[in-house]
Amino acid sequence: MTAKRVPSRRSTRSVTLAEVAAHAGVSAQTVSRAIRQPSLVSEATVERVLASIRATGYVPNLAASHLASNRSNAIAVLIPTVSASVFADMVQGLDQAVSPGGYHLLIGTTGYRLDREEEVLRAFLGRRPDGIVLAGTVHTEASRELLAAARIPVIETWELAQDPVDSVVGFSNHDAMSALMDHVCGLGYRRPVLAGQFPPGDVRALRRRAAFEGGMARRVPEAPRRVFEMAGESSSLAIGADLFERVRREAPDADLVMFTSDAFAAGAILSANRQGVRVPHDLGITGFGGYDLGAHVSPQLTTVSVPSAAIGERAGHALIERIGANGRTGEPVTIDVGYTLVPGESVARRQG
Amino acid sequence: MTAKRVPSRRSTRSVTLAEVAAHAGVSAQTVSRAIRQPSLVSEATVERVLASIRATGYVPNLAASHLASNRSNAIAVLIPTVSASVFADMVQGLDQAVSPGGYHLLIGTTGYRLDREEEVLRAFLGRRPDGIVLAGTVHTEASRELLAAARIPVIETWELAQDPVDSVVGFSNHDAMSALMDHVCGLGYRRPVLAGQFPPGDVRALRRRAAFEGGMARRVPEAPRRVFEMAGESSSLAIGADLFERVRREAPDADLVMFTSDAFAAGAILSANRQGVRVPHDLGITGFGGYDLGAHVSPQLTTVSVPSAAIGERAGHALIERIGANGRTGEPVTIDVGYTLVPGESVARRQG
DNA sequence: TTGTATGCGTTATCAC
DNA sequence: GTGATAACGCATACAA
Repeated sequence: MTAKRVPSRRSTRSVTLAEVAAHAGVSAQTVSRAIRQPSLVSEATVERVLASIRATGYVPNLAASHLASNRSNAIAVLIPTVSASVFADMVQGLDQAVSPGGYHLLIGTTGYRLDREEEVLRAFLGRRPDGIVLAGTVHTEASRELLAAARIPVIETWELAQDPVDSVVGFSNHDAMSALMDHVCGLGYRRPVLAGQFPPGDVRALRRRAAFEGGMARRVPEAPRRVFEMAGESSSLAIGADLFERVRREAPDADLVMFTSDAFAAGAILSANRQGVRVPHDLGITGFGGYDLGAHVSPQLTTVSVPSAAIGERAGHALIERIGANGRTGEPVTIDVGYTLVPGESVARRQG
Repeated sequence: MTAKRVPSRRSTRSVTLAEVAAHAGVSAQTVSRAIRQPSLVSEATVERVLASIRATGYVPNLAASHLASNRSNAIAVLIPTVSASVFADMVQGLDQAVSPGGYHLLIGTTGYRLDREEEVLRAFLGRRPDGIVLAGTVHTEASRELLAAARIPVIETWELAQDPVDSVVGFSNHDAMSALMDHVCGLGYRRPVLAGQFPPGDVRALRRRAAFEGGMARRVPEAPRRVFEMAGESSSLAIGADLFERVRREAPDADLVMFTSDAFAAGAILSANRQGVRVPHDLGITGFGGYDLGAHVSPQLTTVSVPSAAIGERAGHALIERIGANGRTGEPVTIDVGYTLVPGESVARRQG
């Protein structure tokens, strides 16, 4: 005869499958089946089990489920910050895509640092997510090894990759920036400067800068390639205003300020409005990204728009496809979501 | 003699503690200890174990750890949407507060719907998070029961609660709105209207509306209490612009539009600028929340500012304190983060 | 300081 | 259609 076990400190003391089973007068296995594959259980039994679940207040322990089934139903998302609207929108799109499938989002922030990404990645892999979404296509060597060893679907985003880990949902930052340069050069701008933030881990911003410098070298080889950078973590609008101020002071001959993000550019436009600087008459402004605000400021911002939420959504669907079901898994994909040139009033045709 | 076991399909085929132990020539226990309590293991052994961990590429399975230790090191966060900057900022603050402690964030969105909150809550509780952060202090009855049964720390945010589930980090939306009304009424405004979105699940917005209506009844009892509402999910700036348009058309005698969020108000100001409506001369505008943009538009927005990121940070710290360590857990707390009246140029003294 | 036995709550597998 | 049993990978408790 077994002694009645004293509940150990280890136990959660929360309702378990076994208790539901006892309540319903069936085996634990039947309860499990009634929950996840009701078609395999008689209707009457399902009814009884569901009633017992309600009566006992049972909430399945997914950690145990995960351990036994080797599926976590979790998707890890690593982004630089939640506070930048582009990433927030991406997460929102991702959530909408995967939550109907029962997946939960595990979110980690890297602060635009690849070493932080590696650290967070290592920790998150401990949870054995069914898939991972990363912002960016450049990672530390160790990160790539971790991803390879994890043998789970990985979606890299916000860029295209020549050597993807697995799947990619992004666009060419270089081409988008080049398209914008084509546009403004076509309007007659000849002395543009670039302004933004370029932390070493923000490869996407660095790509845009490379496109700027390459484009300048090709189109206006005689002009200096001037890049204004600002460190710090104040608000994007304030940074944009500060950068604009600096450009006006330190590069008075510039005819155009190309910002690496719409938030900076919008901050510059708003600041110009307050200070009586006429855009585009005195100085042209462009942005990058398609932040909502750009369409509402006066003058309307000229920019290239990128579908942030769609990146999340498509990454989510690609991931679910890739994770697959009953043994069939999808193939790696590369999805180019493209970009859209958005001509605005913040630049205008220049007289040669 | 035991037959060598064939790796079943159940296995992750990833490196386990046992394999590291075999590699290092110690028991699994020693490996576990070397990782989490190195002080209890001899230095030489720790070295050897760490080397084996690197050599094998071991990544601890946290689901197993969770199951065995009854700690998930996960914190569940339920917010209406990630796309609203206030919630994004809160999540960012929360992440910064809890990630140093090794906690991971599980994020779910409710779309301002209490029934969705209940649904997501039920699913998330299956992961046995060590703590939960909720936006709002009003929940379905079932949600409250689930929370009570889970017996884990819960932090409700963005409001104060007369009957909190556990702990609270918020402020009084009612008082904040009233303070704003005091301010504008003191300036001489007598025919204000309220404009915003009021989904049934957005109790915070409803509180602000109640404060508006109560304040009107008290201060200008003779004036009609007009509230303009707009459904739909377009961008906040666009909604603000539309609402502003409607107010001008349908309430031409109004002297002030009080928006329920800064994003709406900023959209209205930007729209007014485009259309040549003079703010505050033709019509005053106020916001709510302290969205960065309000300080950058012209005229600067009059609003009450709320510390979004600080709500997340303080909720995170309160949660960690409340979860406790080695047997000692903190007490429930109620933290009022307050609000700050931000006088701007979007309202001005009226001649009686 | 290190090792052994056992349980955590669920699902895969196989038997009935 | 239902049940019994053995994993899943780790940490707690206790023994050595």
